[in-house]
Amino acid sequence: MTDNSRAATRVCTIIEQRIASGAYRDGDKLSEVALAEQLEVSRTPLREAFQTLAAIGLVELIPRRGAFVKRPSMTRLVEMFEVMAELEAWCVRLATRRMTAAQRLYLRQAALDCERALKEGAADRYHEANNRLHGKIYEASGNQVLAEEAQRMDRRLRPFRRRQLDVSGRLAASMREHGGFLDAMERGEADKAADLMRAHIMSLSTTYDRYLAMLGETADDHPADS
Amino acid sequence: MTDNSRAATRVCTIIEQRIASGAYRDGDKLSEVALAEQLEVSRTPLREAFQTLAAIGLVELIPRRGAFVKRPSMTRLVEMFEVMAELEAWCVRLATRRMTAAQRLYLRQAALDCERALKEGAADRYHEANNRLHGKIYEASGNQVLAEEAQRMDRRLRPFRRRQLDVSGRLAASMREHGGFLDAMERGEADKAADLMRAHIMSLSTTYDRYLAMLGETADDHPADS
DNA sequence: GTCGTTATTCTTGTATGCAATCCGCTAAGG
DNA sequence: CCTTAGCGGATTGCATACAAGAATAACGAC
Repeated sequence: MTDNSRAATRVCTIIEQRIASGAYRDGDKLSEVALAEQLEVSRTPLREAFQTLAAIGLVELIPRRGAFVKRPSMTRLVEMFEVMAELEAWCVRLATRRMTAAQRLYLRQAALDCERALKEGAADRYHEANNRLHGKIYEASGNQVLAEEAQRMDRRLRPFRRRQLDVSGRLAASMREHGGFLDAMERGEADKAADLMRAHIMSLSTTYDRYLAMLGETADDHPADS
Repeated sequence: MTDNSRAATRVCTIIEQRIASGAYRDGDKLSEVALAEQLEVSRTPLREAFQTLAAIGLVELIPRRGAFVKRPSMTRLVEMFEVMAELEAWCVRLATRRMTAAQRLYLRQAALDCERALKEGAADRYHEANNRLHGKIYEASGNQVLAEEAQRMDRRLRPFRRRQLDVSGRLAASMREHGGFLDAMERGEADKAADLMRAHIMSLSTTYDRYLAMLGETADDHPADS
């Protein structure tokens, strides 16, 4: 999405997916030479990817020891959702008062795009529109730092968001919630809109519960040695 | 403090200081070859430092363009404070209900240490105790992800926090505020404690206003070479 | 004279080689 | 038999060399 031509970013995405998909287990050591050979890149961009992943908390970087997978536990994932929910709720609260007319129109349009994509079963377009919607809310908060934090937390959660579309029942409800907090925002009910957004985010976490439970089967056994 | 033997970390600290001290101006390009030569390291650890600094938000990394200093403007610094205040307020709200007896004692002790250090004029010990106090509150929130975010935002602000002790009048007030929200926390008044903490953080930002104004003046002269 | 194009040069991105450090194994001593 | 010191293998950290992309400047066409 950002820059596929860079090996570092490509590798970063791959590792991200592998951690999210459960291919790597928590605490696994990521050997530089082995991974470099397997992914057909040199160690330099790989190390760069490790840095990025460490910044979003997906790997732990111990000096002169190496990179270790830090796949979030169930409780940790829920905690991430709580933080995300609070950040987005705050964005909504601010955006309710501060958003411009253009931004309001943009939000409605994005919500429409979501709906249409869902009807047509276009998963990619749904995600794209959904990201636009949330991203515009961050922006409309008027606090750029807050917007960046929200965006960052969103990115941290994204790898675990893949299967979301599989649960089709959840999506229809999600659409209604979009309409809900957008309505509240347009009516100027900041607190209510914030609450709706918080609930919207947290309800997503239930989806992830199932996802993590699936993962849990491969992750819970703890040989303690390897 | 973490690992001085690594060139990358050393370089990272140096650049961090330079940005905070105003040696670099916002938007300045950090040339890899020039800096590498000046700091007497190769480009590899330097690039690593750039990654770390980008993660904290002190530099912006544009693919195939380079690293650019992102020294916060006055409005941006205030925004960072707003986010910090909200994060800490949330920490306090949670910690009020969740903190253990041991944590409560620890907080009181840290507050005492602050007070003593202030009386004795020991700036370092004050900062250390103050960091312990706030850090323990993050921890007591019971949400590890939230705690890490707060810690991270704190670190982002730290380079700009150097001269805080110079404003002595502010410090005494700061001490009273410590007592204020600790009291509220112990009485179980979560919302009130949160409000007090938010006010505590935001009142710090006024100190920074002066700091930034000072920076603005010194930042203007541009030796360009050294 | 201005705009578009292309070539040159500078910078970033990647690969590889070398040095320092850590881990595990072996062997010697208690 | 257990503990510990020393050694060898393997891995990370750093430096340098090479490749690819971007900015710039020069050139030519209109």
